[in-house]
Amino acid sequence: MTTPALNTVSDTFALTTPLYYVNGRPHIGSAYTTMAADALARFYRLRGRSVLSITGTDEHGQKIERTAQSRNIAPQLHCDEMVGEFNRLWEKLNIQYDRFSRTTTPRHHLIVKEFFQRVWDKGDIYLGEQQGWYCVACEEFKEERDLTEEKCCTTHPNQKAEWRDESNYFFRLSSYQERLEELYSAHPEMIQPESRRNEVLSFMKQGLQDFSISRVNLAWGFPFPTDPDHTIYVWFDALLGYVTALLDPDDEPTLDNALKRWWPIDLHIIGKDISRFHALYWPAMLMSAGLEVTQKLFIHGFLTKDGLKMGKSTGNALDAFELTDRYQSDAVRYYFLKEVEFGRDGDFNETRFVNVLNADLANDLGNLLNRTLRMAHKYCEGKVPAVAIPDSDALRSRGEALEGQVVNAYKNVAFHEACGAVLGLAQAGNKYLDERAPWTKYKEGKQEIVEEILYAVLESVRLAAYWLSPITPTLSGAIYKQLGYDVSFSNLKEEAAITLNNHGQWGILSAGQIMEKPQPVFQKLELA
RNA sequence: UGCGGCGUAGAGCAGUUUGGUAGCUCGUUGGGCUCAUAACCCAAAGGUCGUCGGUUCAAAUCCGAUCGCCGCCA
Repeated sequence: MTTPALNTVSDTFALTTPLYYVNGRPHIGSAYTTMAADALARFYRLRGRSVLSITGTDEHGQKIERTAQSRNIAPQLHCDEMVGEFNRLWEKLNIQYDRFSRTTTPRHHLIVKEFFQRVWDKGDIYLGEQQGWYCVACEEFKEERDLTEEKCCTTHPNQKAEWRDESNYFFRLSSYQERLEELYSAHPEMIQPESRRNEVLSFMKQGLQDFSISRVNLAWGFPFPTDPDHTIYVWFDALLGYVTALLDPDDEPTLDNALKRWWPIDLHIIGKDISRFHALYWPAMLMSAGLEVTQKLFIHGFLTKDGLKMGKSTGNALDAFELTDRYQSDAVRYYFLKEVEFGRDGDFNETRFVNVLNADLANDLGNLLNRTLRMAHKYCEGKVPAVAIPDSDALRSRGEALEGQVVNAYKNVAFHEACGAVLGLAQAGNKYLDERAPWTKYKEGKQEIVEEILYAVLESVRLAAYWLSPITPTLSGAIYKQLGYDVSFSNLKEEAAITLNNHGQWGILSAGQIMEKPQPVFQKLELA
């Protein structure tokens, strides 16, 4: 999706998920981040922004080399297979990305070389000694005191750390201590939420040390440009995948081309496990190369299942593929984005999952449309009534207030708030029907009042569907279809989104529009 | 050891900055309505706000101590 570069900087919005490490198949955590990014991308498209939604994979490093080895296949083949799995899941989840950035591509290699050269010329890379315990799973050196008696790091208690004594090239992170401190004290809002920001700041306060950006005895990586015995450390290469992603498909892979339109990136969405790399290493690397840093970093929490940490070893991992097959993408997207405050840890519980989906989407919203639409067919021949709703109407005021609330929520990456506001309108609609009882008014022959009531509720449902569409595109499309529109929120491209830009306002549903026969837009879920 | 967070009805959370009858969603129970996907609307039950002590006319909210859980410390 490329468009002419006519927009000013503020018209574009580039956001990223992490480039996922392809050690294994995608898990629910990766899905969580990607659903959030997709919802946000869809929101900004609705607002008329040019959006570049970036995801991808991080494919180098010892861990992948060994995983491929154990599977008896070439690393590249292993990566290709995993990429297929990621794509398959994103499709299932109705995720529309604009760029899928892979770190093993030749164009990425060229970007890395050019970037490396800038940092090298700046004098920020030097050869040093490093020895200590190395956890291959983390791809990091560990302090002795952080290891268990069996020499395992706490994150990977089943994998022994290895003693390494090697020469590595280091990046002078320490030189950037002051500039990073200045950056975050001038712009504290760059790291969200606050609790994570404080962790980053207190880590920084202890003093930043240089980190190694090369590895020896590792074939699966880009060769170190100035020393063929080394390969580039996987993180140095992976972060640059964000830059490579900005290239248009037919661009020469140069830094200038990559940076021409979308830089600086507006938002990185990441999990709390990689905040240090994104909040400290990455901006320092960018400063070294003379580039602007990313505008905002949003760090979300981890998911548990029934209150327990998920893990392969514990065997309680939630399979994102299965879950989506069973309940469909909208349900999965809605549950995680509505029921978990983004930034905090959250829990998956299947009973709660079913309860929430049924209560919110099937009953409050879906059934509201159903009952109103049925009346519209009984009382108004299935056409949108031609009436004007007075300013003073309570439901109308509520519908009009929604835009402000929801926009604010999405801008703050507070999906649960956006959902809450939308649901509030649906609940108000139900109550409004109950209080005004159009079925009674109809029997009394008060046709005009009936039409007013129905219009107000139908328009509220439309607004709710519209504002929920970043999260539940399929459902929103189904609602719009029943209301007589020919719009797909699922495959919303920039051009189509623009025609919908004003749909956040009250009064868009036009008189006389022929609506479909009511049919449940969201089937009730049952516990499997 | 250090820094930070959390502990409020069966579950998930808000309220703690600026003390003053304990609130929201889901679930449960009862009633209402009949347009609806047994749905929606109303109401009720359910909490000595981790524990102990202090300040105060009054504390979930302030102070001290204590227990438990979690995060960060390359």
